[in-house]
Parts: sequence; structure tokens; C-alpha cells
Amino acid sequence: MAESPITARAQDFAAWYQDVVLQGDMAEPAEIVKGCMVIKPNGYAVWEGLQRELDQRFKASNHQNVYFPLLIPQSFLQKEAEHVEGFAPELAVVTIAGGKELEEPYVIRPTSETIVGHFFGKWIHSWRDLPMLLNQWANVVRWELRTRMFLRTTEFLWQEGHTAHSTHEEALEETLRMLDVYAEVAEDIMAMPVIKGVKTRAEKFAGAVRSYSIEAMMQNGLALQAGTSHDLGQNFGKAFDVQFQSKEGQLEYVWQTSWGVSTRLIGGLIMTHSDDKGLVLPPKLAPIPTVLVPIYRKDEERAQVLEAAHRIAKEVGAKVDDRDGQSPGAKFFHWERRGVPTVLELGPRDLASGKIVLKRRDTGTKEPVDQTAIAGRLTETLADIQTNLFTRAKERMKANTVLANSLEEVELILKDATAERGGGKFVMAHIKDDPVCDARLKEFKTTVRNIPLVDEYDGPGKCIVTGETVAQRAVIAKSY
RNA sequence: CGGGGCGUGGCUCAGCCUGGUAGAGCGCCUGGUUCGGGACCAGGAGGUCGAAGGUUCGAAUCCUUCCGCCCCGACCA
Repeated sequence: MAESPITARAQDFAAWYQDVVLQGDMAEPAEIVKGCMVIKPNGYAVWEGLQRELDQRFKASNHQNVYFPLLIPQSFLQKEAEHVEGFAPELAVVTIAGGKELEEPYVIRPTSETIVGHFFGKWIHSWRDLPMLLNQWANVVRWELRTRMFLRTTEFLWQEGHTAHSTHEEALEETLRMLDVYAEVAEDIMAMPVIKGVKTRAEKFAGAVRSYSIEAMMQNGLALQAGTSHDLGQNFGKAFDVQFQSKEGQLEYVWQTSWGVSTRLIGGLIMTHSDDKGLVLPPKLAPIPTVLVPIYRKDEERAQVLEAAHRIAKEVGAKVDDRDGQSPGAKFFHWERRGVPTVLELGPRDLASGKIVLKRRDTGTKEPVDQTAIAGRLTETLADIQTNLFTRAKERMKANTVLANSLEEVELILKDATAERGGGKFVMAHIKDDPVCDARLKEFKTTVRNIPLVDEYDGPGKCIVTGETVAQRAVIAKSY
């Protein structure tokens, strides 16, 4: 029995995560480029799945894909005061090109609100040009000091939606619509339950009027901001002079939104479902939903088993692992670590009995199935795994959510929680949306994740910092 | 940027203190026997010891400088 290459979650959650990413062949640190990673085929295929699911929803709500330059004139960032302040510390700047010092440096986009704002200004003149609903699939660079694969890397892949509207109502509607899309993909496709809510003013996007987020809970109880949608108001419209003439003939600034999810989602996916044996992928995102491992000893068995294996695999859409010189056991471990949802085992015994063994990744259970019934059973099982993963994650989130009615209580609950040791909780408490309150939480490395759009608790109560009455409880947690 | 750790075959590391012919396990290649949860035997390939400089008859080992990576903190999708 070989030693597991994966650190147990209970021992060191952060080490476990790294091991799962590496052993699952999802990505590896680039090493030669600070803070960057190489996304490997198994990981990129998951990203392609997410792209597919998101993109079709964007298109269904009338968004069109576009592409803006990677390089943005430095002065653009400075046009929106809050925006530049928020992003300046983490910019990578190109100062030399073509062997010459540039007159004006370019920043490598950390996000594209500014350059989009510039072009919106050129493109939008009339109420007839609105709404303008664009999305961009791109890479961005943010010079983060502390990186973790998928969760925070210097360069990452994402999509950023940018829209312009003639009224604030319409923009807000868009902001919330896209938040819903994110929640739907997170829950229905990734099987990752999330809480939709509004960020506090202290935590909002630099340059937004209001930011909304979906927050997920990882297995160590830490929160992960899985997607954000921003109501930008007229901030960028004014900064980039994006005006249109209304039906009434008035010149007005547009109301904008922006929204994004990134490859960070993959990190969330991993930390939501995977176990001590490695990666666990939900069927709807698994690049390979089923692998068939043939088992044989003698050459004549080999021929018979492989013939049946390929026939059945073709029928059910499975990949046959017919690599020679690898024992079945080694193959089981191989696919288990890669998160493949279902594995079929077919050997001489099964050929004799007309059965095939179906093993599922989420529960580890094995079940012999009549070969004639395997296609249907497999479809059912994959659907059941998808449901089960979501249910499990949802229950875990519920079990690790607690109420608190004082700052001391919150601190006591979250004091010892860390990414490595775990112990995190979602603490539901009344807290005023005031930077002063956020600052108090920060003293013990905790933040308001969001104020849920739907209050599932007890309505108004007294703020744990100021004592003032606030409308409902917010999610307080340690986060990535 | 502050504190700590580490750079030696593809990977994980030993060797360094006390200078003297570069090692192990895993992986890889070849052949054979195996195969229902990480098989075994035999043979084999593979290393400018992070870089530069210095000390020395002689440096992976001692000294200096530099580079990179990881962890902890401040920053964050």
C-alpha cells in the first residue's frame, strides 16, 4: 500500500488544497514567473466547461462578446479617483517598448472599466444606443503579494461584463440579473451553494456605487467570494464623459455595470467537493465523466475484455483506460485523484455474469449492474452525484453557520480559524454598513462577506459595533 | 516590503557541521513474470550540486555577492 500523496484535510487544509491541485493535474506553479501558474489540460477543461455554461447564459440575455486591448494608458486609471486608489498598488506597468522609454506608460489591465469607458464615450450618443451589453473573456494582471493557485494568482483568466444603460433602475436590474446568473452556474453547474448579497461600502469595488457578490463556504469554513456584480452608477460615465441624448432631448450620463467571475471559481470548486483522496468534480463539469478500467490476466482474457470494454464504453460515452503495464489498482487511484465522477470496472468475472461494476467518486460505493442496463444506470448515477454534491455542500454550510449578537461572540467564534487549520464559520450578526464597523472586524482578520439579499433570519437588530438598529444580519467570516 | 525556511538526476530528499572519485527512494527506458484498489525480478539511461566571484593542491561542502522559490504578516477576484 503506497502512502497517499495527498495531505489530509484535518492535518493541514492549505497543504491538502495544493496537493489536490497538483495530484489532480489541474495546475502547477509556473515558478519562472512570480505568482503565476500553468493551467494544465484537466484544469483548463474545467474552465472551458464554466466558460460554456456562462457564455450561453450571457448570450441568452443579449450580451455580445468583445475584446479590448491588454494595455491601458496609465492616465486612464487616474480618471476615476477611487478606482486608481484601489488598483494603483497592484499594477504592472510597461514603461519601455521597442527599446525606448514610453512617453506615457501603459498598465497591464487589472480590469477594463477605464478602457471600456473610453470607448463607450465614442460609441454612445443617443438613447437608441442603449443599453449596450458587452462581455469580454480575457486575462488580467494584479500584482498580489500573496498568491495561491486558482484562488489568487498574479495573472488570471476571467470574464468581465460591461454594460451601459439609460436609467439607474435598468442598470441595477442588470447588476442583479448577472448576479443571479452567477448564482445559478455556481449552484446548478458547480454544485456549490452561494449566498447572494450586497458588499459593505468598505468592501465594494473601487469606483462602484454598490457591489454585490456571491459568497461560498469552503470545507475549512472560510468564505470565498466567487463572483461580483457592480452597480457603477454614473461614476465612470462622468469620468469618461459618456453622455447620451435622452428621448426628451436632454444630455445625460450613462449608468454602468460591470461583473466578473474568474478562474478562482475552480479553486472554489476544488475546496467545496474534494476529499482526502483527491479531486472530486461534479458531473456537469467533469471533462471525463466516466472511465472504464478493463481487468484481465491472460492474453485471451485481454482480448475478450477489451472488446466488451470498448463496446460498452462507446455506448455510454466512457473513456477506456487500456494502458498496458499498469495494474487496475494503479488506474483506479489515477482517475480517483483526477476527480472522475464514475468508474466502470470490467473483468472476466463480469463477462461471465453479464455484469459491470459501477463505482461513484462522491461516496466511493461500488455496485454491479447488468451490462444491458448500464447506460441508464450511469445517467441516473451521474445526476445523483451532481445532486448529492450540492446537498452535501449545502448542509455543510448550514452546519457551519452560527448566529452571534456581540462583537466578542464573533471574535470568539472566529479567533482560531485559519486557512491551514480550518475552523471557520459563517457568523450571522447585525452590523452596520459603516467602514468603522468593518475596521473593527479587521482587527481580528475578519470581514463582512455580504449582506444577504434574502434575510433568512430574524430581521432587524442592534449593530454589534455601534448599537444602532440595522435591518438584518450580515455574513461575517474569514475569507480567502 | 518585514520575519522564517529552502535551492543537489524528472520528483522527494540525504551528503555540507569536520573540503578529497556525486548518493538513495520514487519516476523513466528494456526484457520477463504479473493484473478485481498503488505488482515483482533483472538490466539500464539520467546530475555544469541556483548563479557569479573568492579561499584552497583540491569546493556540493568554507567565505562574499546576487537570483529564485516556499511559508508567516501587511494588500487582494
